[in-house]
Amino acid sequence: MKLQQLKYLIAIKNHGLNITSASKSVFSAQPGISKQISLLESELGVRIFERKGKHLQSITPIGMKIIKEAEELLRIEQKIKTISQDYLDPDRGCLNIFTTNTIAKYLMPHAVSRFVNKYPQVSFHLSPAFLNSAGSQINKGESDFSIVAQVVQKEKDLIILPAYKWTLSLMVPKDHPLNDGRIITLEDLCNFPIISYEEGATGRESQDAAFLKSGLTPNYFMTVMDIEVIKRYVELGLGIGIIATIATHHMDEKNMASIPLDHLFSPSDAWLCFSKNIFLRNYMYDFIEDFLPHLTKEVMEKVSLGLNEDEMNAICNDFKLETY
Amino acid sequence: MKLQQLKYLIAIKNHGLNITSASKSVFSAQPGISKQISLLESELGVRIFERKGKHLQSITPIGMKIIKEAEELLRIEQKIKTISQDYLDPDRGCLNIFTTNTIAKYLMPHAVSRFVNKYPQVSFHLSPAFLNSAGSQINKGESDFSIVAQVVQKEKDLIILPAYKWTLSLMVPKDHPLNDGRIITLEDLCNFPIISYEEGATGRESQDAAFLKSGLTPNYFMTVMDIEVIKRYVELGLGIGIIATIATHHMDEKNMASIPLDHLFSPSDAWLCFSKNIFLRNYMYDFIEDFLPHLTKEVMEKVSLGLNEDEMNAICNDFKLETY
DNA sequence: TGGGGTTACGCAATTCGTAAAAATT
DNA sequence: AATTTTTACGAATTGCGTAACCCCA
Repeated sequence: MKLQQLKYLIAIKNHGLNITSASKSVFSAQPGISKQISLLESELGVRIFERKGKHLQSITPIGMKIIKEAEELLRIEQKIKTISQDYLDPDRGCLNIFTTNTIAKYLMPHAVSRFVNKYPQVSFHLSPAFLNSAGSQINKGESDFSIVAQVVQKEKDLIILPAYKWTLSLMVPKDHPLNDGRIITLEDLCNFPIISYEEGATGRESQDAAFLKSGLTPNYFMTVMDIEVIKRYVELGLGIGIIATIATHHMDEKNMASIPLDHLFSPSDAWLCFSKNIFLRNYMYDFIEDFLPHLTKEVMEKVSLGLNEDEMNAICNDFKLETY
Repeated sequence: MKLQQLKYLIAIKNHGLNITSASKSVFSAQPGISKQISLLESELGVRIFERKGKHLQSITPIGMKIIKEAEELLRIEQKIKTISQDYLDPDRGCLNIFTTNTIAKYLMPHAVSRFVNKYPQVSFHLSPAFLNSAGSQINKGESDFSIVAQVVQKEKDLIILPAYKWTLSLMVPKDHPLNDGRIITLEDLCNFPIISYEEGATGRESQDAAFLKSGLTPNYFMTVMDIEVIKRYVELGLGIGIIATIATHHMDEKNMASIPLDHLFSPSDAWLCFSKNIFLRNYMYDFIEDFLPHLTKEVMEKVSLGLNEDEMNAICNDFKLETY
């Protein structure tokens, strides 16, 4: 068994069992990959792929298990390399953060600018985190950590910590009937088509909880994750927007009004997620601590050791979370 | 980075930084090992070993971290191989159990004989578990699992489950003053030099707890782990023995008497330990379930997923433990 | 001086690339 | 017919063994 063979294996899996496309991703010739996979299969004595003629058709059950372990193994290889690089030059490297649009746009800019000034040698990458993908992106090693406002599936070795709380506001055109100075009620909201986040976003959870409790049925006629899109459609008079308050502070549209809805919806959660299996570099801790002061390096290292639920809750209860 | 290089690295570490002796353990020539380590060090860019002249003198701090990860990585490689072998022939392989003398001698024989009859293709190895070594032996991959009557350090990914309870008995020569039919008290025991288990054995814990509570100070003039040794010295009149009741059932010495001490000492614990990181084969589950019926495959797989303390306690409280 | 480590060098085995053939859609 | 995998074969690289050299107790 060779590390290369395992890398080829993962590449094939990640390219839909297409060896040719996998070979390009690892900058190697296709027949070599094919051969190495055959060699690996014959060394282990098991078929990893189900073949239909010469094409790979599916992964065998045993192949699934092997691939799962291989991914873990390669993650550790990466960890060894990162440990070494960090020792050589703690301030040089990459930072890959997956996060949602709103966070990247309204909350993160200051921390990012401080970071790039402090660590000019670190190349900074910010990528969109799609719904339900945060965990897998981290576990695939695409992302060092994620800060998201969505429901995160628990996964093995994935650590999820509270990042901050955020509130919702109503966004309507200035001349909208709801913008008459009244105290907005849930009933008011139900009288208009609503444009807001998709299910799976924590901001949507708060809304659903409040409506469910009231027995009212709101009309979510349109759900999208991108705030700009929501704004645009609200502007066009297609509905009323329920969006993050933080996003309303930066509105330059003169003909739009925003009204806080704190009295209707409880604050939503945002989470920081990272994997136990990667080596967090000092500059990563530094960024996190700058952006989320309660998540100190000390706290992060402590939770990385693998605490049980009670210990975890005890730590989380001590956090003083910012509310935006 | 090559898997071979990491194997060499671990071999050197496990042979006291002696490359020559490490090279023999991996059936390869010494210069090759030397070269590969140099290559690995220069690829990673860090010194793993501190050199004094040409001799390896110690492992650098960064080397420690790398070795720790390398061990994990190789454990996963082994897991992949085991998964494949198990698929090829579920009833062929090895079973390595580390356990204590008393368990191997008095409790395990029936389960072992059933096992070797049922699985003639599995080679069976029983090795002594020394005090405090159970966890590390498992984590080094020397042992598939351990059943011990000693205090087991919690370690990362080490799972510890209750195996059974066992009681203590007094062992004295037939003509000993304590063998006069009386109900033995703690005071009685303190009037004679005691020969029993070393600290760290769970059987010793029960004794220490009882004596501490009573305020009495017993005289452990001799502590050993081997029951045969204890018996011999008791026979010679050097002291009174406090040993596992199960060991007194098989005494063939005609001039020795044993008296249960259940009323003085609470039952001691025995534990089953195994690692989350190895693949437990079906015949292993089978052996464990035969020997310890409450530890079914289902239970073992459940706890392998990584439960928190509460869930673990809930499961353990449901066990009906045998008392020997 | 001897146990152990590194350097030098050459053989053997692997890996990988190109080209051609085979098979699937 | 086009795409994709396997087979075949040759070139470059790598891993490992022997022998010689070096260094510290």
